[in-house]
Amino acid sequence: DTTNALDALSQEGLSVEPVQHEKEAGGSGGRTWEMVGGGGGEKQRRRKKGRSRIVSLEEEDDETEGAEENESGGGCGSERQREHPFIVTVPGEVARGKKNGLDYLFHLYEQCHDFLIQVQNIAKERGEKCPTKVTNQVFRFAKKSGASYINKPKMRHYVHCYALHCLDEEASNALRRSFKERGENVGAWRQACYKPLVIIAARQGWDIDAIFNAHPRLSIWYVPTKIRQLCHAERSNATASSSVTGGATDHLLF
Amino acid sequence: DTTNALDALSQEGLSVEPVQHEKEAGGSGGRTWEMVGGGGGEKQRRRKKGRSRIVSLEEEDDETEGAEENESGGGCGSERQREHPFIVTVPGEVARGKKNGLDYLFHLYEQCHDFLIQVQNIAKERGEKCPTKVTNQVFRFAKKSGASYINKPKMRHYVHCYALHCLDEEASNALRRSFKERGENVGAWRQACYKPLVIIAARQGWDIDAIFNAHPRLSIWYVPTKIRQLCHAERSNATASSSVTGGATDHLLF
DNA sequence: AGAAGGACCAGTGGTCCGTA
DNA sequence: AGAAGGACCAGTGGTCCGTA
Repeated sequence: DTTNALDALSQEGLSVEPVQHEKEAGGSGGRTWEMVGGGGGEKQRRRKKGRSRIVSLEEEDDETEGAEENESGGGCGSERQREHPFIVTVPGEVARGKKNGLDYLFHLYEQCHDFLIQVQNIAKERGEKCPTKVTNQVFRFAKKSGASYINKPKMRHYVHCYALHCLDEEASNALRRSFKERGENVGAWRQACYKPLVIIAARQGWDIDAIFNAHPRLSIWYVPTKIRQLCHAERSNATASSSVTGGATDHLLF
Repeated sequence: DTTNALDALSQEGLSVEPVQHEKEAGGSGGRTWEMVGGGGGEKQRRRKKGRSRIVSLEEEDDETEGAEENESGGGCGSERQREHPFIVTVPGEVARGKKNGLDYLFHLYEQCHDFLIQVQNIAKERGEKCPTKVTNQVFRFAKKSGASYINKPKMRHYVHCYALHCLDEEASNALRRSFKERGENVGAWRQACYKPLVIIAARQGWDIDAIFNAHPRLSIWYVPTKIRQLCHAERSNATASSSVTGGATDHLLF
């Protein structure tokens, strides 16, 4: 499988941010990213969790710009960790700087699939109820397995983007190229993933649940509420239009 | 369909029981079934809910033994209503007295199926998530539709009995005849339904979920925890036995 | 401002146990 | 005692919003 190869696409290391509970501590109140490890003697910093550094399963690191602060155990140990934010990358592109690319995003969905299969195997062995979808139980298992970078809000947020990637990789790739070229941010790209999905649904009788269920990798994900609503609204719109105009003027509601 | 014909199998009317909140009110403290409508002047009776009399969809009543107390609107209106308890009946038999038979029990499962289909149709129309099982939502819908005699604990309690009825009606009928003949109560019959189900599962690779899902009427019901556990325990037992004895001494764990 | 994710909340599956 | 079902509870799907 492709697990290890794709893991190399993630920027190594979690983002490291100081936790400040006193608003006035930093003076400017803005981002204090660069203060970590060298900062002054602010009080009120607290360690919230033990540091866990588990993003990459391999140790290769050809992206050693600057001193990755969280590599050295130094500093006062008071940082809160998050994954690097996503940026729009084209297929095969590795994100530079403290960013993660979209190949890595999609790879997280594959990892969840693997965790689901493990949970299913355990359930079968024990004669317990066997989940067919990525449930809370699976997210809990992933976390317990060390994949602390996987969480439910993130995965749910981008499900429809992954759906487009699964259902029409060409269209998905084209969208990525276009949005990267125009310098759009991840949020704009994410929004733009809805429209092609709705068009796919239109072609297949508007049954987005059937479309998800028919795809082996997509079937384990709950259909996001928003894409379901868009399909429904667009179908109503299409039906109304076609009943008046004979179907010539259908226009997406976006 | 058979809805109306089968409804006639239910004993008409709900059980009517006085609600006593003061333990000492009745003197004997026992059942006060016959006191309704003619009772003395006990205080502390309270109406808990409006009376709803909706068990039968037809009005035919060829079982008019005694005066059905809850037919007349008389009395002080302080009764709490329940369905008549089930008794073991043979196929086609109508329960006598204030009892309901097993054909009626199984018919409730078919009614739930109908309610599920209605809920599904509404969900599809609205573009909402569409349940594939009899969920809380379906029970709520049934109640709202006037089927107050359908409730979750009851339906869940007898699911495995219905499963046997669906999967091997001959075996189910034979069991009913045997338990009626021996004068066993419903609880004993219910317990006895587990064993033939486990034997069916054994024949089909122990996958009780697959067995439920493969059957069109059964697939809408969650597999009861207990039958899942029995299948698992029995499979482990069978595997252990066969690995030692070559499979000649398998014996059910009941 | 754009974005990651802890944590909350309404409604679920499951069934106990107060009731008669 | 045998049995029906109101009502509770732990853990769910869903996503908001406090955080940086």
